Amino acid sequence: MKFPQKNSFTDYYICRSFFSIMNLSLSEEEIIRRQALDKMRQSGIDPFPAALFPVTHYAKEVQEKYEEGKEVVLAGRMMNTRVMGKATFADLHDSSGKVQIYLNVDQLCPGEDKSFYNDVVKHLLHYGDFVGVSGKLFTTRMGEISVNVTSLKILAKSLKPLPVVKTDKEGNIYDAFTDPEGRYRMRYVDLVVNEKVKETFILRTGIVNAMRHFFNAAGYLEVDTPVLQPIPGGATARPFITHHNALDVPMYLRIANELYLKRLIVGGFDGVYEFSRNFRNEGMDRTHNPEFTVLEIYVAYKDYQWMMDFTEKMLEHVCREVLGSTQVKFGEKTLNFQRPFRRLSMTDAIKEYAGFDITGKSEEELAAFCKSIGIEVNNMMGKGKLIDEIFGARCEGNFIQPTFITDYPVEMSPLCKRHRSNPDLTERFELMINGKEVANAYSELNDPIEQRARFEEQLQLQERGDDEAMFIDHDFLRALEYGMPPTSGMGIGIDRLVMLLTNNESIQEVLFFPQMRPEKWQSEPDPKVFIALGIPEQWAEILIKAGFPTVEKLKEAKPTSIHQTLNGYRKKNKLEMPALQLNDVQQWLGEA
RNA sequence: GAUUCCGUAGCUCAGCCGGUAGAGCAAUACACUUUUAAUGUAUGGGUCCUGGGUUCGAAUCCCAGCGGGAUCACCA
Repeated sequence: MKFPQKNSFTDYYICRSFFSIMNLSLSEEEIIRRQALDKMRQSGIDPFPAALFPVTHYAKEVQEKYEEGKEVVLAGRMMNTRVMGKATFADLHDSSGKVQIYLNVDQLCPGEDKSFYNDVVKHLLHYGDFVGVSGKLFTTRMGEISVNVTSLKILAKSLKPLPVVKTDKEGNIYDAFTDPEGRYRMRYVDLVVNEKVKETFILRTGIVNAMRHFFNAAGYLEVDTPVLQPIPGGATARPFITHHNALDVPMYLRIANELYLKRLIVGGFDGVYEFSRNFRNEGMDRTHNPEFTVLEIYVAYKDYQWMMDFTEKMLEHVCREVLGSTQVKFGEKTLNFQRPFRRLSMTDAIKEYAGFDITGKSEEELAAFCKSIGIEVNNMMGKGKLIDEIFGARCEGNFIQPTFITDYPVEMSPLCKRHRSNPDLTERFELMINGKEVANAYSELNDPIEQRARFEEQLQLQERGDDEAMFIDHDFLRALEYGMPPTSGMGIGIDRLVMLLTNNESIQEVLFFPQMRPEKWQSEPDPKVFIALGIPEQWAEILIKAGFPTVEKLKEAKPTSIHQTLNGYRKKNKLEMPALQLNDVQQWLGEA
């Protein structure tokens, strides 16, 4: 098969070529690639053809199901080209992996005209260009499966050089693209050159799909609820605030979807779940991104004991499905997701790790104990908060293997049902893994009168100075008044779960585009603005190169300094043009 | 938000007791028909993050800013 290269629009682009290399902020390599682009067009090759390319195989398929002499058509980026005179080897990277291609001058150009090989392949193609190839499979003397290419078509030129990362036979990586800022800002580059990054994101989708299958198999319904909410409910956190113009009201990006899912249980669904993108206007670090994903699921006629079993089964299923094992490597540790997980009440956890029994203790006694182990205490802190502090300081970090902590104090859980056997506690569990909270679940509070009272306690906390206490959602209370069956709900932080299952210490590694401070873009320097001041064109370009990208910058500088800088540039670059006079500079600035 | 480290060629990094800016890979040119981190020879490539200050002289020392990482605080 031979692919047509010619394109009738080519002439149109050639006349534009001068402008495409005019850009003064390009590096030498970028200019060379743009020149190659123009040369391609001049020889009638369209570097960005419109037509589909009829791919028949992927690199991975070719490697795994090798058949000597099989005719294949592949497409991808050409990387690591090795020219050996009349033969060239390169690696073709597609979405599945890579395969070597062998380009031979006589096979690529069977006639008299060898220019396609000699000019295009050897000189106009660059690292990272997209090409399509067809040819027969063979194995080289070195034992490498390769495509003996009979036809090559340029599919898209790459104008910026990618970082060159090489891997040797032992798997050692050379010159890896490691700068975190560059990797996160330009994830597209990261994905191209760092193989492992792609794997993480494929696993992430696998984890979400496995969860979805598990919930669907149980007969529960995936739903969508509002991201834009009039009251940010269901959690304690600072929201992002926005404004709806037509309604002229403030709106909030959701911090949780809990209250909406419970409304759906009121409406008669037995089980609903949602992968909810939540937004919290708080700090950012290795484990926090302003937007993050939480799976929340609510199931009618169940309690938190049932939900613990369900959560365990679900996680075990996900591990087997996605990783093929319940033993998960995380750094030096191995996490065991084989159920049953350890279960421990909050009270017992504190007894075990802090040596203190919180049963029946007053706020004063708890505060005194906190002080005794070095926790700072203030009068904003109620009993619940004090207990939480003790747990956070002494217990949390100890639970490396998946562990359910149950029965939290009532003050910490305003949406959770009171414990059936102890009114100071709630029917709640959190799943701790690697010393961090991963999931949180309740027997949901469905008594509307008690729910109203709990919201009012939150208001009192606000008055004590807690700026994150919950708002009262009157519509949610009205829904409960119509009656909600006993229900258990569970939320699990997807990003953090993915971190654990993909052995990543940073949330930025499991989000394609982690939040970053916006990049600053300098506007492209334009010599025309200087020419407009009466500055000769040749000096206008030198001005930009010598560090005066804008008229403002030029006017900030002293004429003598400009004069010296420009003549210095002329001398350094041995430009054949007359030296500049101070008088000229003064004229440019209108000071003559 | 606090502390701390970092910012030099397309990539990875050296240079930092102040004195003309360096290496490897990549690029460009030539040689080479089974290479594979290809090789050999030659060549080009820099606003040393930005702005001030000290100095005869600053990538280097000082101050401020910008961007990022790590730790802590808050949180999931």
